[in-house]
Amino acid sequence: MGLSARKMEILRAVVTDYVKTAQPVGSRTIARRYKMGFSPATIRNEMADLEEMGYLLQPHTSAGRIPSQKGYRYYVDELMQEIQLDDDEKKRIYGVFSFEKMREIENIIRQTSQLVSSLTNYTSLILGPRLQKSAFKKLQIMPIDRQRGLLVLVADTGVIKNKVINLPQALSQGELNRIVAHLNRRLEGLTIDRITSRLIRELRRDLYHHINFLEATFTLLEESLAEDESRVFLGGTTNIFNQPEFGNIEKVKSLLMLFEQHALLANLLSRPLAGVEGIVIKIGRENILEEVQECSLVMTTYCLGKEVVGTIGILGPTRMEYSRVVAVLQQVVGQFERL
Amino acid sequence: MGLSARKMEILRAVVTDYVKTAQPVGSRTIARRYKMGFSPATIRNEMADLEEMGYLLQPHTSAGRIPSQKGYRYYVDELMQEIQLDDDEKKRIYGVFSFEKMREIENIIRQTSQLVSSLTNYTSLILGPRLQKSAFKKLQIMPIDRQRGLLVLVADTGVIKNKVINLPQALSQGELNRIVAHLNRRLEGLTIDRITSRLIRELRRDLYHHINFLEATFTLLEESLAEDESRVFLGGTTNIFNQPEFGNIEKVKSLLMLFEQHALLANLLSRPLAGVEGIVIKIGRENILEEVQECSLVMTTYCLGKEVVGTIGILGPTRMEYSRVVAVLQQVVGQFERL
DNA sequence: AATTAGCACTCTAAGCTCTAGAGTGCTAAC
DNA sequence: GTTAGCACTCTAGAGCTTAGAGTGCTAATT
Repeated sequence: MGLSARKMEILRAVVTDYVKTAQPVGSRTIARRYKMGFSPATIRNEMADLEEMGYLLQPHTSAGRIPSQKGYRYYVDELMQEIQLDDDEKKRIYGVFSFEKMREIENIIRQTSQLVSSLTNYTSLILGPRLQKSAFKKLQIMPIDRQRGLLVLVADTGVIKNKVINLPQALSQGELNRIVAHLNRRLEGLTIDRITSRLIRELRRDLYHHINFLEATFTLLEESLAEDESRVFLGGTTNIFNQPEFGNIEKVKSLLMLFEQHALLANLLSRPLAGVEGIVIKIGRENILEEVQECSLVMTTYCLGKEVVGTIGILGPTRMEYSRVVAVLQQVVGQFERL
Repeated sequence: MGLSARKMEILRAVVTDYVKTAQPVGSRTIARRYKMGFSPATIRNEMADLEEMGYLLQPHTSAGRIPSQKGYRYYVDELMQEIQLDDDEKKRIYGVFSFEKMREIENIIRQTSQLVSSLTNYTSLILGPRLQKSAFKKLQIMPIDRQRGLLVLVADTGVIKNKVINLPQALSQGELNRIVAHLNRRLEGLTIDRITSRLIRELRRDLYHHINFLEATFTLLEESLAEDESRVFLGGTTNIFNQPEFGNIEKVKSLLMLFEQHALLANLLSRPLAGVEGIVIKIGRENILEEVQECSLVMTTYCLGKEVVGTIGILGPTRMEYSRVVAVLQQVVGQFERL
């Protein structure tokens, strides 16, 4: 798959220019704007080759070229140059993460997704920590009134879940404490996904006369397992309106409707990252979902503690400022993980 | 402002037809479709009158008529007929609210907003209970680990707020309990908006050696006061895409961007309802915000307990199925308040 | 052999013109 | 007061035309 140095130059120029202008790039433009010392005719020949090899496309005979999906892929893999964010941008990132108030993981994620989308002008997708892989830390029940209590589940990743549950009237505070203590003893240190099956068998036996009341606890744990949807955080969803390729209302519609289907998004974000480290870029049809086949997704996992727990992704048109997006993502994840 | 019975009939027919078809309505159409026993010519004369009086508009000379804002207003005030939802729809409403699991107010609201938007095909806006007007019920602090605790605030409207706070290491469980007990004693029964000023003066004196730790508590209370944004719940935001008047991308964009500005929405929903009972309809420019001046908003307040605490609204194009929307809103609020 | 100038050719976007069709307003008859 | 009839108006859409951008090929140049 060796391209000549000149072809690389030209491919890079096409990508660069098309990303900037969203207009097909002609040979004259390249010769003029990227002063590579060849005449437009030479560049035309090269571009014809590149097209034949599948790296470029021509919307119609008398238009310039645009990168094909394969072209973007080659650009991303081989040609893209690392760029530095400028100081203002870095400061903005540091600023967000140095805020003292950031104690709640959900808040942090929300802020991060705002930050990422506003730095890139694309849409940010963040998958929060997976409760399933977090270790159980503590469970408590706080009485609210006669009939109800607040069940709080704390995981070692800092995730806190609550749920209002019904308490049987007959239950005394002492009994409640004993039950909670027992649960805590039995569950300590387990990861959440290893809990349910054990709970249901063993704990039921231990606490069989409180089963009714415990159902809600099981429910919370089970919900935590099926909670893929509630892990998805979006930022800058309206940024697509800034992209000329989404001038068409149908496309905007299908994307925005997708944004409401968190289960699908969770899948989109977690699938391609299984077992991979570092930044992953999925271009156009490389993505699973039909709705984003004109989009690219730049994403990476992040860790809290030692475990991989979630994903941060940036979704934009295939005509995306890949190098910039990668730089932003690296910086942000770096800071994020330091918390 | 007396319109002749015939003019009323015709105005009603124009509104009805335009709401259904989104096309300007001609005299022939009315004569045929609404068999009112007059020839098109007669209807034309009447329509010319109605136009002169400001109830109808003509997009251009050779098009039919469409209702003006004044026309809609008259329709809503005088002509609109009450309709019944069909049994399936009623069942759906009952179904949602009869669910046993609905213990958390936030959940209930979320479900309601889904329900309303899917029943109407418009966008639902719900303003959750105002914590400010709720009475304080209980405050508790649950230790999470050495440095952190979960502060839980329960209000009588069922609203529960939590916040992770830092606990001073030195603080013993006993001390913590005493502080919490003291706070509960002092705050009992007060509405939230009457707390802050008192707290800051009196409690600081009582508990002056724990001030550092209490700051976070004050912060939560203060945030509760400024929480207008977090009270807004939206459903069916992508429904605008179904409305032909939003075929224009700019309009969709400005509306969707508005949907992200919860503070503005909170204002939009609470302003017009101050001191009013029952259903309020704001048509087009009657609304405060520029972005919704081609929309109508049908809304009403709801109570939990005796107090008015929030608002449910339905936002659609001015060409809206007012009677249907009103029926849905009545049913839903009725069920909602029974909880 | 590689590069380039030149030129005919292709295709699109945008502006024009034209026309069918819908709907009106007016007049005169009922 | 109502209606039939008719000339008139306006739009949406189809078809045509053209300027401009960009190409691919050929032949000349380095």
